[in-house]
Amino acid sequence: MVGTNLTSLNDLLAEVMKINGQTLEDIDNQKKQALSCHPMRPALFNVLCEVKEKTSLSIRTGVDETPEDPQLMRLDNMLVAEGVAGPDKGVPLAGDASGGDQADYRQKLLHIRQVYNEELRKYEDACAEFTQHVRSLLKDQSILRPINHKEIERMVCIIQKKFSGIQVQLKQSTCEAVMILRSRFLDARRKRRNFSKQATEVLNEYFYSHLSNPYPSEEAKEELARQCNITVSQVSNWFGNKRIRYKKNIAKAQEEANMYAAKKAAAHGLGGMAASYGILPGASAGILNPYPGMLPGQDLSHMGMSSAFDLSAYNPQLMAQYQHQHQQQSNLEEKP
DNA sequence: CGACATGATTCTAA
DNA sequence: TTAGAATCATGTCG
Repeated sequence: MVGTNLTSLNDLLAEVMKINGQTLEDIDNQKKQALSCHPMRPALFNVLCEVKEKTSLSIRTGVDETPEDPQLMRLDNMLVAEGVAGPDKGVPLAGDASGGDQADYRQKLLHIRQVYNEELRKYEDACAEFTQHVRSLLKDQSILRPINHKEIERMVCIIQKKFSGIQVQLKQSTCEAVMILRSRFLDARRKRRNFSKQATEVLNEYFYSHLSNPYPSEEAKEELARQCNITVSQVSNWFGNKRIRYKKNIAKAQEEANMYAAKKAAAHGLGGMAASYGILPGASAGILNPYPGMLPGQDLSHMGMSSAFDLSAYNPQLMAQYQHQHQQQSNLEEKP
């Protein structure tokens, strides 16, 4: 077992090593042909079979299936939720309070989406391509050494794991980008701008002339939104805030109520309105109002049982407490 | 700068 | 889903 046999075996091994080193390179059919016809091929094959058996490399197959990486799932869910992955939905954020920067946000999100999808596709392509190469490589090698189907699959599995690792990185950094964008947008959204004086005026007028039932219908909200040049949700927010704060601070609100009632009365001529409200313009209503627990409003008749705006929370002590606390309250009134 | 006003958000309960 | 309540965060005024 010396001499030419040895040299030809060396030749063969050299060829095999060349293949291993070439990984992604295509192998000439010529070379393949040469290898498979090589006189020493069957012998080498058998030796490798033996080695394989001894080292029992083949036992380990398909034991460790990917257990649905929770981290990857989390990332995926988040990306879908943020509108980066999945269908291109509209702006996924709750509320429509801010107007102008919506488009900005959308545009930036879209950009992230594009980059993300591009990269993802790149990785997928590369992965598929690489997998294909390895497959054919292993298949080619299988004529020289024992490789069964399962082992090829296992190798493919390993490759895909590696690539999915890269994908996780991509997804992670995309998530990060979205979070940064989102938080910035959220901050911007939270950046409150006070409504214009007129808008507040309109809203207050509505509120105090529907005091017994300050729940504008959807249509009313739309109308108010239009008048105030704000969104419907802003109107809803405003009324939500107004109701709760009104109840919390009856005394103060009462002055305000009187103010708006008076304004309205003035606008319609002093005659009927002011009289029917039981108040007088310019007067300190808290004092003049003969019904301390009662509030001025257009629909006083509803204030009993049928009023949805239950003022049972009213507390006379609170009133006293707030009366001196907010004395400068209604000094923002008439500025003719 | 501190206190209060105010629009927006979040959480809970019905 | 919605109202209410609590809370957040900024705007505003002295």
